[in-house]
Amino acid sequence: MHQSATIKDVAIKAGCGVATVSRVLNNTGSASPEMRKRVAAAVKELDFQFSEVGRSLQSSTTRTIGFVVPSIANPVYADALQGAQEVLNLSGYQMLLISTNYSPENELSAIRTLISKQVAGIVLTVSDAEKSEGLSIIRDRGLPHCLLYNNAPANYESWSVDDKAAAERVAQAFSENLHNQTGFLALNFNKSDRARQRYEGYCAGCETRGMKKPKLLEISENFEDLTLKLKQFLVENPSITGIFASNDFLALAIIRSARKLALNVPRDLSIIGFDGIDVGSMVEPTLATIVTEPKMLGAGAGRTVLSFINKTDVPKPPYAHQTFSFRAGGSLAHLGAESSDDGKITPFPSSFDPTK
Amino acid sequence: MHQSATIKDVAIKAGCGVATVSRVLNNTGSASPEMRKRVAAAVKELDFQFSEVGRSLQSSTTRTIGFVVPSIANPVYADALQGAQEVLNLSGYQMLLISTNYSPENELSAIRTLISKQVAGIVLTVSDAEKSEGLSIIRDRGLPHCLLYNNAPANYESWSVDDKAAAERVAQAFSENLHNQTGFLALNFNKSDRARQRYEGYCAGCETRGMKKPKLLEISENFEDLTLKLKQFLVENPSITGIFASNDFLALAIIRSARKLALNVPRDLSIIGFDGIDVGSMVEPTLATIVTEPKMLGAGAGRTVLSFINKTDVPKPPYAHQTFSFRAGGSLAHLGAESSDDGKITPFPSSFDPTK
DNA sequence: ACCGTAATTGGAAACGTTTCCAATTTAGGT
DNA sequence: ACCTAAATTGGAAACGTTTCCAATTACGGT
Repeated sequence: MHQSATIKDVAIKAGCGVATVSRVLNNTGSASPEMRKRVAAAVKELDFQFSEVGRSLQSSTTRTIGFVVPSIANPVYADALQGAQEVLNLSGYQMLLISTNYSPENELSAIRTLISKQVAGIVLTVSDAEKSEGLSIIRDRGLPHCLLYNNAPANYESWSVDDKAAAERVAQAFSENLHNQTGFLALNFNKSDRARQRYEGYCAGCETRGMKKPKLLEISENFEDLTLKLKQFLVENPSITGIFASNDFLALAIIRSARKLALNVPRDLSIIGFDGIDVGSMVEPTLATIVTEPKMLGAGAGRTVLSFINKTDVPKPPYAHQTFSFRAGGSLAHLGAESSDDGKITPFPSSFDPTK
Repeated sequence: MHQSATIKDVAIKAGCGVATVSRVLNNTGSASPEMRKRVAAAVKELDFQFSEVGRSLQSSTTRTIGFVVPSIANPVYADALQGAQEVLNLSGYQMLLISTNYSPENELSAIRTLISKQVAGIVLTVSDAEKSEGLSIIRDRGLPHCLLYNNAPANYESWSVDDKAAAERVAQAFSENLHNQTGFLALNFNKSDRARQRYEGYCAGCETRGMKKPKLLEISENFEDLTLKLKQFLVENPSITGIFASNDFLALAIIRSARKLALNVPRDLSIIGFDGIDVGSMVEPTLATIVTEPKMLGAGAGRTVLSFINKTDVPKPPYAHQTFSFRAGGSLAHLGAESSDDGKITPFPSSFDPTK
């Protein structure tokens, strides 16, 4: 349990000045072969490593990117982080991660913390990109940054699913299968602008296609009373034939609840989810859903921030309609005709590989 | 886009020395009300925030804990990280996160990076705790640390599932339901000591209960050829009635493959998983599995490191047999008798709440 | 008014780097 | 041998803090 050796210790052991050690180790400036050898020996003997803290103070920059996300446990963000992580690793950057637990109040303090830790850039998901105070602080400081899963206000970079367009696509899917009255299921709405965007887009899509305005089914944190809620919901709105769940977990949960109510999915009730998690295609019936690529988005946001830092070309996010795709599944029934699954699968546009 | 103000700027604007600003802002030492007011005004005007880098250099410690995990995308680790995150937040610590992408070679460099960034402690999952070089470096430096999801070598702290005991419990479940010849399904084995521990424990459990030695079904990264592999496996081992999958995703995937082979789960083939992910109880049939509490483990590991740092009492991890529980499910059939689901559910021992 | 004590304040050193600059050494060319 | 230019080296300042310590100021009691 020894204290870490400093460059001074190395200098003493190698019998030279600290400046020389620094030059040798960083390969900047010249040094005699003899000197290099002595320094190398000292480093080895002391198991010396630079202190990034000292370095950062001097260079006033850290090789660290800050990340602010609502939750790490949500696989959408977890996957995005993994994608970003892989990109950062290649450039020798590390990830300083803060989860706000979906509480907007934590955003600002998270951002302040990251700033005081002098991160070189920030990737963040905020609850409301239009009026986020933290976001404008970042902007004011001129800190390299990129939004993730927030539709970007003007002049902001963002890698995100186009929630509205995706929700419209869901409306299209219901419409093509002759559904008319559907519901929209969301975990408390106010938490994020994403659920709201999806609802908006979904309503717009339904209207465009001459469907009835979707009924909103909002539930709270725990799924416990979901079955009861669903029952009430269907009693109050008996004409509903399908439900758009704002994420795949909700979709699976609602399918379970339907099953408990002795409803057959999709015969009695069709379900479409959102996110495209893998298990969706492992269950029976398979889940019709919007497929997204969280890893790609996270990697893209990471690359964007790095490009700001290195002043290289900023990568272009995919076009809105390329940020998602619809995956058909057994949970969506065709009304009228009896074939409920036409097996049609829209492949995800694979033109993007943001890891390189 | 202005450079960050420093304590010096504040001192100038407030018309005092830097020492005074430091004292006022940290509430250490005395200061006149008048002075406090001036400093506060200057801070506000300049939007001043301390640079953690300067602070860390002076105090030679950061309020940052390093985390090394195989993958962020794996929900087990994601959940653990979320749990740890919540604990750290309460203590004002941040999380510096590195994912090794399951490659043991990355472990050492990750650890070195964290050390050079001067983290105050490290939580880590290594591929082989017994002979990890990085781990001994940490130990040598006397850096506060705690293992996560590694069974601890002597004198190491660790929060982990007792893989062996859990796997034995699976053997018990199969045995109680009169299965005799079963299989063990793993994603490439050599990746982690966890899969190996489970296999070992499972073999031991089967032997104890007089079952035949389980057959190993090992698959590679992508699940693509899983159905074919399963078919071959069952042809070669026709007496197999059940498969223990080393994680729930594999379990769901193998169920899907079985379905593709026109096998009924659980009638023709019983499946037990590992991890206890939520969706396991949303699918039909529900997945019999070992339930673990990744969030609790992550939080515990975080608390352990914090307690080392603060020199407070080190929290005790749960006893081995309390690190998991068995959850009955429809995917496990009782052979012989016809009732395939006795509805028995072993609740998770809830005595641990490491968040507080 | 005066003294002693307590409160308030600022200068300066230290933390571990990098880098400028000047000083010293080396080598090369006559 | 000597001069010049190039290579090598180390001292010191700077980055933004905290904290020790000494100096100054205020206050209370006589």
